[in-house]
Amino acid sequence: MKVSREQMAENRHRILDVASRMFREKGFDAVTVSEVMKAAGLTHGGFYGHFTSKDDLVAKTLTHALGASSGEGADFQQFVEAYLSPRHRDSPAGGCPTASLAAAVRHQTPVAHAAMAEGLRSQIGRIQQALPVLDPEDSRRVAIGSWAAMVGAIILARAVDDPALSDEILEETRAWITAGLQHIPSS
Amino acid sequence: MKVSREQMAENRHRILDVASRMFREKGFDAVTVSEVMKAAGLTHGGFYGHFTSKDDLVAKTLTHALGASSGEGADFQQFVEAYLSPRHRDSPAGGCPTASLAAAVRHQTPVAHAAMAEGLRSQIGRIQQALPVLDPEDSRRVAIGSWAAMVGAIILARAVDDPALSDEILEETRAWITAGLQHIPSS
DNA sequence: ACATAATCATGATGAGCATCATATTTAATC
DNA sequence: GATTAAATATGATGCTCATCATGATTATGT
Repeated sequence: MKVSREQMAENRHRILDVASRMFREKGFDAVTVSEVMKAAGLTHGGFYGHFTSKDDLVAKTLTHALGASSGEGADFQQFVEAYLSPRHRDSPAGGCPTASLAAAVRHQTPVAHAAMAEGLRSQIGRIQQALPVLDPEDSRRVAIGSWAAMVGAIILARAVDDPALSDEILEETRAWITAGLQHIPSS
Repeated sequence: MKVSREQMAENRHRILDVASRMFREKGFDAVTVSEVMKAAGLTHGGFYGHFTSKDDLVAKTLTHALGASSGEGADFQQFVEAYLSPRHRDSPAGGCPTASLAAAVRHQTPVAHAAMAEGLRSQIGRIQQALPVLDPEDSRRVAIGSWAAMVGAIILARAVDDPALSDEILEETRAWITAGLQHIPSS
């Protein structure tokens, strides 16, 4: 079954989309190539027409997922609030790929590490844009520190079985970030 | 080959020790039961005399590793400095189990989640003790926020292939945490 | 329309791994 | 010291999965 050029591009795009969701939900290892292809409406055989290996899929998916930026243009405070919400914590499949996948990238190929670095640079830049801070030195520190805290908080909140503790991590981290902002010279 | 009661306890302890190191280094999935047993100086067969399954080992290892607390009694600033150092980033096998494993706990059993929750509670308490902050409400916020930032920073720093960016994440997060401390009523 | 070649489906293949079965050794107990 | 039962070793077993081989279908370019 040969399909049209654009149909193939569509298929490839759908594979990356479902892989992104599935990887975020279950992790790289727990998702099989067959599962991804089936979720994309195809069979496993065609996979190696699109990617050279599962590692290749992982790297391409990272670039794909980290490229679709979230929090673009939004107000920083609102971004933090949405990010550190129970809703986001409970929706890994549709949520931030960094929170779901960054830790696992450590065990992936060099190409995946490069994709992560590029995604991280973009994200830091986006946060800087959203910040009401003028001095670029200040804004970079705030952006990196806040981003590390946000990612860490979601990871911790998702790792525990105690809902009260999990909620508390989100709330306190949010308060902590907000408090830190109060003492920066802003625009 | 039956061994003495204490020899067996020693073996079990060694299994947990090496499993802790290996899991931190390579992740839960990439470490096999056989590898763990071999590293402990045993063969794979005896494994199920100590643990009921690999999942059981994972949960017991988490309790084991998170119980061996780090940063006990130290000054907070020094703790942050050591935690967010290139040395720690580059030593996952001997480093903080939370930074290495927390994200992966999400895909583990409920027992593992419970172990993570308990470990997290202890760690928050330890940081609170180390903080030069009197008001317990303030200290809890700072402890949780700082801990999320520290864990997140190490995870991000380990996920990228750009050494400059990786170093920068550590430094800026350290500066951000330190800056936040300046504006809290302290002892 | 025809020839070509690419896309995807079906069906191996082979390795890796958790777990189990059984045998061996020997500590514990009396 | 004889017996019992526990701890470990050796050696299956069976499943999952990434990857490959082959074939059917049909877009694409002439």
